[in-house]
Amino acid sequence: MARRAPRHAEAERNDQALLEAAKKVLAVDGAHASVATIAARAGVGIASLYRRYRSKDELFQHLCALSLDQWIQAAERGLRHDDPWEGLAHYISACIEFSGGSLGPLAGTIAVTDEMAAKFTRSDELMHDLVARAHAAGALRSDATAMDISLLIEQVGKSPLIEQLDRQGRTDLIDAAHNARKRTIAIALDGLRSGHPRLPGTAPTPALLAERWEHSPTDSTRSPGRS
Amino acid sequence: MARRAPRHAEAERNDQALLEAAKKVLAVDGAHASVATIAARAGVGIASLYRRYRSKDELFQHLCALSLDQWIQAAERGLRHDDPWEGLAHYISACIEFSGGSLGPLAGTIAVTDEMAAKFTRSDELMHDLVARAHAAGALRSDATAMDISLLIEQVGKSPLIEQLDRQGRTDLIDAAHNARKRTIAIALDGLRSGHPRLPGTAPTPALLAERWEHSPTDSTRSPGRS
DNA sequence: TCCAAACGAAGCGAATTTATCCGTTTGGAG
DNA sequence: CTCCAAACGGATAAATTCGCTTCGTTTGGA
Repeated sequence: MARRAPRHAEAERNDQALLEAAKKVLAVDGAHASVATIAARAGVGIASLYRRYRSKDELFQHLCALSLDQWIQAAERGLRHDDPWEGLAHYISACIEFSGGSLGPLAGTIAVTDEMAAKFTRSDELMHDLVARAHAAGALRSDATAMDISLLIEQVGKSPLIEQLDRQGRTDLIDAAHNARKRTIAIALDGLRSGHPRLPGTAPTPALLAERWEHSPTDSTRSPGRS
Repeated sequence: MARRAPRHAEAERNDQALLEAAKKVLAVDGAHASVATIAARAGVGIASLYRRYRSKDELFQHLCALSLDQWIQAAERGLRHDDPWEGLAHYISACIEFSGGSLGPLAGTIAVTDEMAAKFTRSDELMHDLVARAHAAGALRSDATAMDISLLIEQVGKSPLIEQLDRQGRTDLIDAAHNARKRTIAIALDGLRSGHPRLPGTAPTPALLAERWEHSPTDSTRSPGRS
């Protein structure tokens, strides 16, 4: 292209930095994270954010789509494992560690785009396969459903301790906190294996996770390319 | 008492309502819960809040002290159990369910009063006894420390799903969400029993939980009675 | 050398937040 | 029944924070 990209490379780098910063700030500040904080953390001006996304919501929607891609990838990788249990265990660990509880706080605050809905469906299907395989192999306790596991992932993904240390900038303790959470994950995984007494209550219905994203379903299906 | 309490009963009721509302709103809105929201939820005017607490922080400090009392009570009740494991399990369940993750978000945002520090120490001691007893009985896996359990309680106490449903007023789904969390707790408890492979990494140090409350240690040791 | 594309940050109006002030209600003593 | 201090609730002041726009400056390839 002839005269079309004087500082294109910098723009690309900034876009990447923005997404990473948004994820981090969202995890730390929750749903009320401000665009100023995000831009500052990315080391760019606020205008650079609004040049790529028409609004704060659109940035968050794009971020959700990217995170859903990661979930899908993790599930696919899990399914490629020979050992059904190892595949599921790695999927759970991966989801907890990379999502960092970023998307939970967003639920109900942004509209669900068609793109997000499609990816959510796909992710859900893959995960059900993963769970079914572990059930069939007898590795996963038979009374634990995919919903139980989804909730567990979300529950452990959002770590109050790590978020607070992040907020206070205690970088010296963050490694220790991550190590501690790895142990919590290991405990939960051990609890998911076969050979335990029956779980209490009834299995949670899928509606619990599906309905929480319900919002005002506006259109918004724009891809976040440049203007 | 002669002429000293025209509407004393109502004041007492309001005080109770305020504390309950503050706990709920804190769990739902996080550390940036506003006094207006709290007063509205309690069904009282803002002035009634400031008549009993000189500031928002003082209300939160009082709330922390009360929650610590609950933790202490739960530990004492656990220690009275004949079965060491049952005692520990009930303690964990109770802490998760009544605290509702209210205090986590406060960590680092309010000053620690002497009263809070003393109760924290007491609670810590009791919990160590509880864990030591379960270890001695061989019911609790030997590589799980009191710190692991404290972190697990905090981790599961703060439930993103329940908080969001609360925020959206989906009272129809809240029961289902609580049932689902009970199952998560059961999974974690199963993972804490003896007979599992060794936990990864090294045991987390007590500093992780202690230092997070560090703040500007002002004085503030006033009891929240009337003016 | 040139200039469009991309940049950072000050600034704007709207919306919140903490805390105070003040007119009104209330319930028991006399 | 009368009275009045204690307790009430909500309007409001003052300061902050928010999402977003506007604008003057920098940059790098043709």
